[in-house]
Amino acid sequence: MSKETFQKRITQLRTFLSEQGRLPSYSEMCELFKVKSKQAVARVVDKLIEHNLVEKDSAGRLIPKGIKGGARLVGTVQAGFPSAAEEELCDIMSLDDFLITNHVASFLLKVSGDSMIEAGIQPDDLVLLERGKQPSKGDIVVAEVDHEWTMKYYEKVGGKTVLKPANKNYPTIVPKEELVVAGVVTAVIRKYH
Amino acid sequence: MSKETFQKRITQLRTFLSEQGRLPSYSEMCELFKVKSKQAVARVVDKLIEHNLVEKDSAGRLIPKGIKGGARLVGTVQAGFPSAAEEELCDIMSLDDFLITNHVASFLLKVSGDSMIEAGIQPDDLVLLERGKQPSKGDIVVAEVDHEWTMKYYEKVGGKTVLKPANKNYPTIVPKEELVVAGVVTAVIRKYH
DNA sequence: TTGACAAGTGAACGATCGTTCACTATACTT
DNA sequence: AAGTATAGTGAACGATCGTTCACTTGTCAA
Repeated sequence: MSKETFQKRITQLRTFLSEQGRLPSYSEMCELFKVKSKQAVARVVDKLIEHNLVEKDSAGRLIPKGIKGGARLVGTVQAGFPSAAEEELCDIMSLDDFLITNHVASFLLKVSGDSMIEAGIQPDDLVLLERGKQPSKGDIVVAEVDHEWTMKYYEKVGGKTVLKPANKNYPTIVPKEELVVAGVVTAVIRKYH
Repeated sequence: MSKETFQKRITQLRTFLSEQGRLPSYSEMCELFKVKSKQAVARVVDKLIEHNLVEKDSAGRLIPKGIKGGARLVGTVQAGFPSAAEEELCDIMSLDDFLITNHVASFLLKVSGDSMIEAGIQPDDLVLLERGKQPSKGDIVVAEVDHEWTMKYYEKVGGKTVLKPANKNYPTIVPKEELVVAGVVTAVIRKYH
C-alpha cells in the first residue's frame, strides 16, 4: 500500500472516530476504504498497530490510541508551521487527556472578575479545577473565604495562609474566619469566537 | 432502579469509556453492573438514552454522547462550587469537541516570547490554531512576515495589514515584503504543573 | 395483605463480529 | 521476462453482538 493511501485511510478513520465516537468494524472499513474483503482490512489494521495508532483488546476489538480526537502538536510559534510533509509525523494530542488527569475530581469554572489578570487569566476564561488537591505555595486556588468565593494565589505569610490577587488594584485577602480551598487551578482555557 | 445505583453505573461507564476508548457491550455491562441478564442491561441503556447520555446507531451499537471524556462545567468562580447534590446535573464537556471545530485544520503551537502578554498569552502557553481561516480585524494570528514567524494581532491601518503586539515594549510590524497568515488563534491553553 | 410496577433471570434468535483459508491481481526488482 | 512481495477477493468458521421472549423476584403504596 502506498504511503499516501495509508495516510488517507488514517484520516478516514479519524473522521469516523470523531463522528461516531468509536472505530469502525472490519466490514465498515471495507466500505470506508472501498475494498471488498475483510482480509485486506486486516492487513491495514496490522499496519496501524505497528505504527501504534490503535490497539487490540483481548477479544480483537480495536481501541484508539494515537488516533484520538485532539489536535496535532507541531512546534513553537517562533519555528512556525511545519511543511505539509512533516505534519503527519506529529503527535496527535487529546486535550482532554492532556489537561485532565483526575476525571472524577475535575471541574470547569468560568472566570468572573479581573483579579487574576496579571497571571494571564481574564474574565470569561475557563479554569480547570482539581478538587481536593493539596495546594502549594504559589498555586492558584478557588476558595471560599468569609462566605465569598474567589480565585487567588495561595500564599503563606508568617505561617498563615493568605490569598493574593494578580492585580495591583485588589488587596491581599487575610481570612478572618474561615478559609476553604475548594480546588486548585490546573489549567486555563480561553476560546475566541 | 434507585437514583444512586443509576449514577454509580454512569460513573462505571465513564471509567470504562476513558480506559478502553469505547463503550462496553451488553455482556460486558453485565459484569460491570454485577447483573446476570442482558435484559436488565437493556433497561439501563434505555434509561441512558432517555437522559441523552448515549445514542444508538442504526445497528444498535452505542455511541457516547453526554458521557464523553471531558470535565463538568459547573458555574462561575463567583458562584463557587455547587453542592455535591447538584454536581451530577451539570453538563460534561469534552474539551476536544469544545475547542476544536475543524479537526483536520487545527494545530497546537507552543508560545515563545512575551509579545502577546497583555492579551493574556504567556510564554509556554499552547495556542490552538486554525489554518486557512480568513482572519478578521482584531484576531490573533500566527504569520510569517519577512521570513520570520510571529504571533500578533491582525489589524488594518489605511487599507494595509499590520501586526500589532500586545506588549508596549514591542513595535507594530509593518510587513516590508511578504505577509503570510498561517493560521488564526482560536484558543489558548495553559497547563500548570 | 394485596396489587402494581420496576428490576433481574435465563434462554433463544438472527445478525454481525474478527479471524483465517486458498487464491488472484497488481507492482516493483533484478 | 521472470520472480517476489504486496494488496485485494470471496467464502467459511465459531464467537459474540443486540434484541426479545416468558418468567421470577423485589419494592413500595394503598
